[in-house]
Amino acid sequence: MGYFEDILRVVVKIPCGKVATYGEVARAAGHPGSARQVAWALRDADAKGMPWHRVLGSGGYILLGGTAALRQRKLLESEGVHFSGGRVEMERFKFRFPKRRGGRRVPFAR
DNA sequence: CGGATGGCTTTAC
DNA sequence: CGTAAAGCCATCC
Repeated sequence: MGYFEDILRVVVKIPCGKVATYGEVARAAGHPGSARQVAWALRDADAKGMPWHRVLGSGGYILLGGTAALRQRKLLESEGVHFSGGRVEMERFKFRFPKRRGGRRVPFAR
């Protein structure tokens, strides 16, 4: 236990009708840069019945493939998240974690 | 301990 | 807007 818990804890904190990206979740969980590992934990979440579907890729795109993507989309739509052409309107549904202030965001390095 | 993997992210062309 | 390359990082073997 440890890593998954951190990630999942953040994921379950996302309110209904809201979504977040792997990177955001990773950062909120206290593991910036480990967006990939978030996905990994998400896999576990799927088995635990956790709201993994509230996590999307950057830009609001579903990175999943096959039926998983469809499943996620359906779940999100059920929560009120609107999709436009395979993409979520992040600007409207993206969840701001309480930790961040004033929309501070620094992409990578520069 | 080292190498490979992965439901990512971002910059660059 | 699509593809390519590099970077990050925890787990698996």
